[in-house]
Amino acid sequence: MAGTPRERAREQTINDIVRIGREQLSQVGAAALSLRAVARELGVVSSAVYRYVGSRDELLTLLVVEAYNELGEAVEQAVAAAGDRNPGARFRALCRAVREWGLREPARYALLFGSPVPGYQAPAERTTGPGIRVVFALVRIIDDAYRAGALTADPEGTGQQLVRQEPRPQGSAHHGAALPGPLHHDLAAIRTEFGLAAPDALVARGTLVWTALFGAVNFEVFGQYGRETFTDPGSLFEHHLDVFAGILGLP
Amino acid sequence: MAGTPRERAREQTINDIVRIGREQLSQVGAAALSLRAVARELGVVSSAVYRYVGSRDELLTLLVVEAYNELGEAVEQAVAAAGDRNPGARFRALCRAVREWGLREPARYALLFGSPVPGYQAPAERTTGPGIRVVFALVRIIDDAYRAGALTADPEGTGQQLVRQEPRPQGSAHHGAALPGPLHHDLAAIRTEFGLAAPDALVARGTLVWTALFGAVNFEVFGQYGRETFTDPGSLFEHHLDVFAGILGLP
DNA sequence: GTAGTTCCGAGAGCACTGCTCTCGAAGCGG
DNA sequence: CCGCTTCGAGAGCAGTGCTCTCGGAACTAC
Repeated sequence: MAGTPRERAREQTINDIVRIGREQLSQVGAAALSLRAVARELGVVSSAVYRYVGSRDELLTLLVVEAYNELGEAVEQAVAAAGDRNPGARFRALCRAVREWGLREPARYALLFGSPVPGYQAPAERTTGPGIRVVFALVRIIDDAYRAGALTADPEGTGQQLVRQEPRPQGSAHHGAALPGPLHHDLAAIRTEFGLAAPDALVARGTLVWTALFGAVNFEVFGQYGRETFTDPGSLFEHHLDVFAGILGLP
Repeated sequence: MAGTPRERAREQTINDIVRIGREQLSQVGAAALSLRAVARELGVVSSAVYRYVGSRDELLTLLVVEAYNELGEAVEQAVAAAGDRNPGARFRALCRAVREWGLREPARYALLFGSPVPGYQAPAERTTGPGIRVVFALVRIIDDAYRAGALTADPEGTGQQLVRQEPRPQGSAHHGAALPGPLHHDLAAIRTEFGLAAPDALVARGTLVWTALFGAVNFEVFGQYGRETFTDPGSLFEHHLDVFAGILGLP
């Protein structure tokens, strides 16, 4: 772990830079993150930090990766703490963890899920790995529940049919014929990539809940609801969770 | 309308500044919008534009208002073009208009619904008016459908009960007892403010669909889905629309 | 231990930004 | 025509990202 003293010192300095950058980010936001301010805080001249990070965008990338990992860790811990019996409880724990992290770290949340910083393109090869942890945890909850037969709704139905759940005669399983061709193709690719047993329609509804979850958290974190509209946004969120769970057929 | 020639010239210059700012915004994004660049494009020195806009943030506010109005107009036109018979068609037209405008104008969409520009706080008294047009149109579609008795789902049910729609004996109307107190209070305030006839649970699901819609559009516009995950995002969006409509009980 | 190499911080500098100030030249109303 | 307002130009200040050079320190090889 240690390497030469120089390498250790270098790593320590990079850690300091990232730490200061994280603090600056939390305080002034992503686009106002200044490498010179980081240098001042570090007690060093601005050109010195270029020995370590190369550019402002690279520091931003480091912070993106760190934030993704921290969010992913928070979500995974919350899901694990919910036990592995009740998939609905696991799902709700995931959603609440996302919301709470976003409200606790609005600037870093905005860095991940807000408008992309202009002129900055997150390098996919370094951010997709950490960035996938949340959706991966969500997909696993759903697929595990499906494998365990714990879903209350007919997973073969289309969304429309699921929501207006008419009882259908048993054995007349139709295999999601309502999904159009390209969507079916994409979903099949997702299923093989993640090794999913869940059928197309369930995966499609999973993506819906995924986007809807972040839509709800976005509105809260970015203040889109309006200043005084909801005195207790948590209650609204909990209500939304019930609907999300219903969409997925989670108990 | 005309006023003195000076006033007309002044108004014309402001219009030019906003137009150039809009072009810059579409090309380089919100945080990289430079007043000096606008001045260069206008063929004038930078200090001259300060005679008209006062600050960069004020130009940003003008662009926010303009973007809100343009989006609102696009949505209202799309809804009107869908006729007033089928509330489901009206709802789908609204959602598609939001998505298409966002994909057509990603930078301006990001200005409205992405992370807030650091150091810039949109003055509520000038932006909430135009900003409310989309959600107002959505609410009116839902409330009109409820008043017309066009909803297929039981609007009194909670989300959970709506989604797993068990047939209940007629006449046993329960009045959304599952909604917690503060949420009920907020929803009641919304209902009186907008003069809604729709019950709490329906309004709550309206806010869910509202946030979910923008969550889905956010993911597409901001590239959150991943580069090559969905070859035809429109198909996925249409599928999501079916589920949204089902949540609301729209046909 | 010394010589050579690598690393690192400081400083100057370039081009850019938002924004403020002054100054002189227009245009306008009385 | 005179006085006033408006406006554009220019200089300037403080800040930014980033590049370059230079001198000293630390490490490596002999």
